Amino acid sequence: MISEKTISRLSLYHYLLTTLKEQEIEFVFSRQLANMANSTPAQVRRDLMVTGYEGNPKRGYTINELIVAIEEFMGLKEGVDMVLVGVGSLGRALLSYFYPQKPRYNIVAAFDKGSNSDRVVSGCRVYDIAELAPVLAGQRVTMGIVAVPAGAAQQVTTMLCEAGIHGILNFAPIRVKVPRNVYLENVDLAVTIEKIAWFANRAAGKKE
Amino acid sequence: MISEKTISRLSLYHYLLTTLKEQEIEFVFSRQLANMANSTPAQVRRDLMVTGYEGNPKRGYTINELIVAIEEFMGLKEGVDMVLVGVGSLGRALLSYFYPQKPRYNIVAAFDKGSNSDRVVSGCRVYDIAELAPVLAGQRVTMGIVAVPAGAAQQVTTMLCEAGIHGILNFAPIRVKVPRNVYLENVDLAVTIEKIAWFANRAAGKKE
DNA sequence: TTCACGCTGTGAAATCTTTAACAGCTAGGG
DNA sequence: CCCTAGCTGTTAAAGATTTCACAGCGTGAA
Repeated sequence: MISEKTISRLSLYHYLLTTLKEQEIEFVFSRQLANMANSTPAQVRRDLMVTGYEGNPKRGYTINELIVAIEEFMGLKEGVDMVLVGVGSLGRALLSYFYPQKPRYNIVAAFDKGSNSDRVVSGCRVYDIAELAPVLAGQRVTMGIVAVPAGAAQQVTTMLCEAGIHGILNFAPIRVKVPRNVYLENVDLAVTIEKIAWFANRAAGKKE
Repeated sequence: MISEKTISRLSLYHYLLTTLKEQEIEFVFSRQLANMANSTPAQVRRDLMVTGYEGNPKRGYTINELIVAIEEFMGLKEGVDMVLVGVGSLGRALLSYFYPQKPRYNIVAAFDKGSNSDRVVSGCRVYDIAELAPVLAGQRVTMGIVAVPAGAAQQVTTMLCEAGIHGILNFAPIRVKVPRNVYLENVDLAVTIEKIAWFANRAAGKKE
């Protein structure tokens, strides 16, 4: 069984490898990757096992080949198509973050309530939320981003699931329910901040 | 030893409890909290152990008292003061997200490069990054948010650490290095999205 | 008052994740 | 050609986290 953490780290290694490739570096050791990822060499080697790609004891990993192996394993050959629900300040930030700098991540449609719809934001058409099902029917999108207020999040999530979405990134601070065949990830700023604050307060007490 | 995960969940329970309180509910069982948190009753009870607060076998937890217990344990009595570095589209979204709706989380100062500084965004003064140390010297801020491009993230992070910050929330896609006495949390959208995409693709194969 | 129910708190077991350890290999040097 | 150094891949141990299971308690009903 492959864990969420392994998948996250593979995605990170992939990114790190592309930056090395841009610097025209050809080979890399697990130690170097670990250092860039704030991890350990053993962790890196263990993670890379799942891709089936094998390095060379003397040269390390051939960057080009390892990138391809991770892409094949993770299914990153084509980019990721997504839809966004909620075009408030967060939604707009997401749209401008992805377009046009991040062509791998493609928000193919955005949705909001009527009064905020029927326009184009950062190159993305904003539809009325009522059109979610018909618009999605023509697409092969597997992922949805929920960036609406807490009160609307469950309803919007349910709509996405019923429209055939299999992965949800939820920015609303509530924990929405999804069917078992939908993968859900929450990004909850308030929780993250309180966690950091707690550890920061402890860390402040430790030796400088 | 108390884990990061426990701290995150306590923060979530705290939020959930405040919403219950708003509905004028007085008591709650671990089962109900678990349901709201997409967790299990045993997990909730074990998490709450660390606060030292004890529920009642017949009524469950008294919401008011449990909120106070979590706040005392987590040090949430006062809000969290933060500084933000990077006032691009993400930085602005963060400023408008917190101000003025979230008075518990207070961005006391923002910083950016000269050309983008010396103005007020969403109620927050934006200083030149060169003023980071002097401005922080007068504050008792423990947390910094890094919302700059990857190329500037390490430099900015180092400046924050040297200015006495003990917790960093990093939105840049690289893994910055911090001294051992600084707590670091990365929010990496690309990694999160690729993780969701991977699990979504698997989930799409499972029974509907 | 006594009983029964269904909850909490928690030690122990199970599961999941990371780290350690080492056999085996590969390139380079003598 | 043979040896050495230092890497990889992988198994096993250690460590962390979650779940189980149940003793014990508090309330409401009889």
